[in-house]
Amino acid sequence: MCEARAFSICSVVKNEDLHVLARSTTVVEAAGCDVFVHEGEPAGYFFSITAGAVKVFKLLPNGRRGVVGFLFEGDFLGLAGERYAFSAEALTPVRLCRFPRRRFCDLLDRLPAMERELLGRASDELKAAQEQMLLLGRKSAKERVASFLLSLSSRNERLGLPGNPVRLPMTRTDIADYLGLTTETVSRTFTSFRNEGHIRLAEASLVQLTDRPGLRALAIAH
Amino acid sequence: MCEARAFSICSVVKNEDLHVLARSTTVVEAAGCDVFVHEGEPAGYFFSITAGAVKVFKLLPNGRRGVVGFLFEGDFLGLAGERYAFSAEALTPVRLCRFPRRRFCDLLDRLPAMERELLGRASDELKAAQEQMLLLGRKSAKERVASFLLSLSSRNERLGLPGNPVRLPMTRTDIADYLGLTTETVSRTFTSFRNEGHIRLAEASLVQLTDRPGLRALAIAH
DNA sequence: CGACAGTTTGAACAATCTCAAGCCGCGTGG
DNA sequence: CCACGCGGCTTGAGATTGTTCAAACTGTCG
Repeated sequence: MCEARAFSICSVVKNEDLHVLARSTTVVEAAGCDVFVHEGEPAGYFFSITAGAVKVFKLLPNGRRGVVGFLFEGDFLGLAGERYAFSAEALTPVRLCRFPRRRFCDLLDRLPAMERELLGRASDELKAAQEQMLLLGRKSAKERVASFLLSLSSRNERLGLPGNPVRLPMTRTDIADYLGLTTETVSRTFTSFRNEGHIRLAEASLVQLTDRPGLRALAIAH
Repeated sequence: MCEARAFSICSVVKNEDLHVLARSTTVVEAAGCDVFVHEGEPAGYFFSITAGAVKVFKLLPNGRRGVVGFLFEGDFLGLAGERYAFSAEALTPVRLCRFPRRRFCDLLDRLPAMERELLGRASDELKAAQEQMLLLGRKSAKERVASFLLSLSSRNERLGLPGNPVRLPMTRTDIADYLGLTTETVSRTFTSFRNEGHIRLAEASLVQLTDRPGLRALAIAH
């Protein structure tokens, strides 16, 4: 009885095997702004997000920050080596399923369907990461922001949520760190999109896509 | 009897199971500049690189290119959905082990150790991709080039090859597309490193790291 | 009501790109 | 064996995108 069962990695586990999973799982809550994974610390747990939004980020010594991804309900977090290579912070109140890393290999042995699913997800994430590298290396500010809005919108649709007014649970700074820009440039790009009629901003964190074809053209496909 | 056995995914397959692998494998050769994976085409095969160097790249409609990674002996290529999300081109003459995608799932069922290994590699690649996103989003040109040289050098060392004179099998343009810069900026950065005594350039494609600590400082860790 | 975090806007600045030209090394053909 | 041509590399000067620094605005929460 998990809200995100249908989207999460558990979706491939047969009902009669669920108890295997349940035995090693702890449900954890995190308030907004809680940092529940710290870059560099021993990777003790894997997480499956059942509710809320999370940002995953990395820091450079001088304080520069890169947001490596935003995660939502159903997403899996924690594929890593011995230590976390990233930090994770709750953007909203968040509910998490937590698996101890030690027991995880046994778990995979017992639930081969989940292992296969995990490989599939890792592969999807890799694909998304490659797309993001292309964005960061070769797209202009406008193209980046347009791509970002469209991909958030289609993610919502994939989850069966409304794809059009897009809620942004993250700040402009988070978006900037995700897109390799500054807060100011992100903000300017939003207002320029608004002035050109591509979007409407009811509030700063609620974007209505009023001209998807135009945005799609700006984003150069995807 | 494969040159790259020790580094490749096959390293975890027991000797008595090797015939299972051998049955579905074809050895393929590619000459330099051969594009043997085409973005957007049905993903028919997985590859394990046994000799040579490969660049993996993506194109934007207007011709802009992003190099998503360079692969060397022992590396695995092809985790993807139904269609390849990238192209792959041989930088040098290359030898490949090719697995048909259709038989791959059966293969994983029979060789669980290989599936586990694959998950580990996907996880490592993901980590590298995140590092690269940080580089592309938040590092300066000098930092990017320094990071690039150091990571090539340490990859060589990990493979038991000499880590110091680093051979660059790719062109300046390839490096630029990998680092989100232009050919000119890459070239200028190389000569500036040379003038500052951090490297020596015997030829354009052979770099001697004469001041690793300095480079490491320029790269901001890693 | 006041404070504060987040957002927006403006103007000057700088890193990197663009365009253009010259250089180098290498393979080819005379 | 040497001249030629070509691709890739380097260098220069000017243009541009996005950054930086600074200030005003908004709305949310005590």
